[in-house]
Amino acid sequence: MGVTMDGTKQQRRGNTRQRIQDVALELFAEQGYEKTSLREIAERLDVTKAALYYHFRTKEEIVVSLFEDLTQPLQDLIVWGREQPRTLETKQEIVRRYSAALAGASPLFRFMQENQATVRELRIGESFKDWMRDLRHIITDPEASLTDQVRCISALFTLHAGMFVMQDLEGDPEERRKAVLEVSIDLVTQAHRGTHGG
Amino acid sequence: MGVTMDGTKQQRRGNTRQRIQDVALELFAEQGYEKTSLREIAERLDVTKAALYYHFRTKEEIVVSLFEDLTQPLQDLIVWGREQPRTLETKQEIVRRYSAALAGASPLFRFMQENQATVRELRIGESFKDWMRDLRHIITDPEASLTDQVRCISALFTLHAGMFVMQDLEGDPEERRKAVLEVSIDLVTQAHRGTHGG
Amino acid sequence: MGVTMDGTKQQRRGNTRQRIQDVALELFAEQGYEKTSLREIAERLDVTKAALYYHFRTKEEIVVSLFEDLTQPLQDLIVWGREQPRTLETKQEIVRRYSAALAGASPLFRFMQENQATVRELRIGESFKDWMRDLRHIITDPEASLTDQVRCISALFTLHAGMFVMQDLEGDPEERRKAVLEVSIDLVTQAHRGTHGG
Amino acid sequence: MGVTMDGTKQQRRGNTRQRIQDVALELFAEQGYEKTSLREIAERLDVTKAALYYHFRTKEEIVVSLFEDLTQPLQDLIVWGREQPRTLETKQEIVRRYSAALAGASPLFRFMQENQATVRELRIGESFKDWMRDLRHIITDPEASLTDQVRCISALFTLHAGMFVMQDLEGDPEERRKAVLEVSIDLVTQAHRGTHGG
DNA sequence: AATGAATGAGACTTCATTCAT
DNA sequence: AATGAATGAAGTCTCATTCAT
Repeated sequence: MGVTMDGTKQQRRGNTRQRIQDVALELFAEQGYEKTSLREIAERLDVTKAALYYHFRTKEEIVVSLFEDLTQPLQDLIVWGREQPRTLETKQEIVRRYSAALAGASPLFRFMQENQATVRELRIGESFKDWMRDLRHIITDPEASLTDQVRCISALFTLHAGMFVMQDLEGDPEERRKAVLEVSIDLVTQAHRGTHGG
Repeated sequence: MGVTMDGTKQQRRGNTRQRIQDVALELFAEQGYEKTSLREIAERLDVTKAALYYHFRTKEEIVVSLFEDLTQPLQDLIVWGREQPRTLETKQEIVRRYSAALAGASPLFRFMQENQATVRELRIGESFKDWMRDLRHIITDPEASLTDQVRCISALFTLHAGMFVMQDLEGDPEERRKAVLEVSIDLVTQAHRGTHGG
Repeated sequence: MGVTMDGTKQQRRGNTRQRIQDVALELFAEQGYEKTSLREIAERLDVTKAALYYHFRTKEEIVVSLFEDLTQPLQDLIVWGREQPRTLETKQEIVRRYSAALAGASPLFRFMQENQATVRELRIGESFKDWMRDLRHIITDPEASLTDQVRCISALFTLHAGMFVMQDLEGDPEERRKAVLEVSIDLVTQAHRGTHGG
Repeated sequence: MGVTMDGTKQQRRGNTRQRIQDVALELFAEQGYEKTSLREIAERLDVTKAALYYHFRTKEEIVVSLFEDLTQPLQDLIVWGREQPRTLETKQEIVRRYSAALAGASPLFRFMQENQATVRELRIGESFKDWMRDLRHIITDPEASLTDQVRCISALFTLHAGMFVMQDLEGDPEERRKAVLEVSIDLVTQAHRGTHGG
């Protein structure tokens, strides 16, 4: 393979797996999981559908692999978060890191946000849920009032909304990100203060 | 028609259209739009697929009809909101009413939230977007800082999150709803005070 | 029925059967038999499909009825032709009358010409064939050479072609019809002379 | 793949595409386009419907491919015809070649003749029309009288009729073909003489 | 590392037709 | 004279997946 000499088809050294992931993620995020067929992915890459099956055993496995590859920072964040004392500073830092992690894998998160019904049926569905729960736990005090618990969840959701829904807000992306982060940190802070006095 | 005498198949008076909508919404919300086939809907109702086509011209039209039928309170809310002065009280009332409207059509909103990728391709996609924008506008002051704008959007999203994601929080639903509403109103209030001093 | 007062739906006294035939013929000729659904016919007439079944037992029967109603002049022509002596004048007169008959039911003939494959499977298929054979027989001398027989058939086909295919020829329709007729008569005349000397 | 050892299913080397075309053409010509379902074609070939879709993207494309593959001689004829001087000999030769071309792809032409209504809606519809026009142009003198133009068209249509309609004429096919050709050439010759004197 | 050919399941949709009212 | 509601059959097409090469 390679055809060389005119640029077409060449340079496909060993990165096909990677290229499949890239294209798949792009299409999944853009059109949704079910609307994206393997034929479409294959055509974009100029390979056959069968080639996809050399690299992944099923369509679902492509999603799983994306999830596993792009989600590491989040896993790390949770591990890290669990080891920290539940101080205000920790919580704020978690929000900050979460924001960064989201930004680093934004197409994946967009995909998961916009295809929740689908994701729920996929193998990653449970992981995802667990994982949102864990995040909630390390940011929420068990003895917090219901209202303060909602504040924490809201803080996380504000970050999510910030990534996708607020895109049509004016202002440049970086400023927007800062504003979103500010609101989110505010919520966590209020929750903390509500619970621990101050 | 009616078979009578054993209860099966009877009572097909004039409510089939409605029954289709009910079952469809239930399944769409539960499994997603694409995973729900017309065969499945028909089977649940014990009619043939063709019967669905007597009442709706396409699968998409079923969704559209649901949207149109269940969305009226929201439309009304927007109309009402536009006519009010942009006082703090108005905004708070809008949040309250929005919360109630969401609760009144929660399966539809669950569906739309969990199938965003799909909805975007459907005819209702644009309406939905417009409609979120309008809502944002009547709750946000144009001269508010970016941060305060984010607060308002966050208030709306908190309500959304409250409906679906927070379901696995402890506490009884009614208490949860109150807590969510409180946080949401808080956010709007902060945004208002931030902008108008006080 | 009648709605009156605004023109819609009114005046459907007893002519529905006729109106169905008219619309059906128009659509059959324009789009073909299979591509024309009863739904389409019904919609154009602003009645339900079931109404069509009040007037005709099947889709095929609509075609049959058109055939029977519009084809009478041709039947008459054949009867008449069979009783005449096989002189040149008779043959020429048959061509002339055939031309007129075609012109009088041109949408039906267009339909039959353009949907031969379909017509063959319909009940009228055989009639049609018989009927072209009869026409051929009364215009062709049994003792004519093969070439002269071909001339006669060609004469008939020239008339057919004249109706549909030659429509994109320049010249006004009436002139065209005359030219076509001339060629057709010419062919018949040559055939006759070839067979009977002169 | 191949099952071998009992003859069934074997030999599926690389000829499936061709076999689809063969069977499709046969069925289209025999029963018409719409009455021939892909299921039927697939069953005859003992493959699944999906296999057809591996080779052709739509049902229509099967027809298009047949058209493109079998129509080449006609295209060539038109090209050739355009380069020749418009002498009587040329015209006669065109008729002769057209007759041969028709005979070489007679099932396709039968199909097109008997399914005109359908063909008109297909992608090949326009090509076909253009193509009959071109043929007419190279055989017709622009300054010919309307009658002589009709003669030329009639010459072409006589050939068409000769292939299908005249099949139930007595005589062996070869003789019939000669007779048809003679009449056709005659018509062209008369038209030429009519226009150029002599 | 990838292709060519095919499958089986199932999707949405349309059609002619029926029948109680 | 016609409607409203429904059916059963069939149609075209797409998809994820398989497997010999």
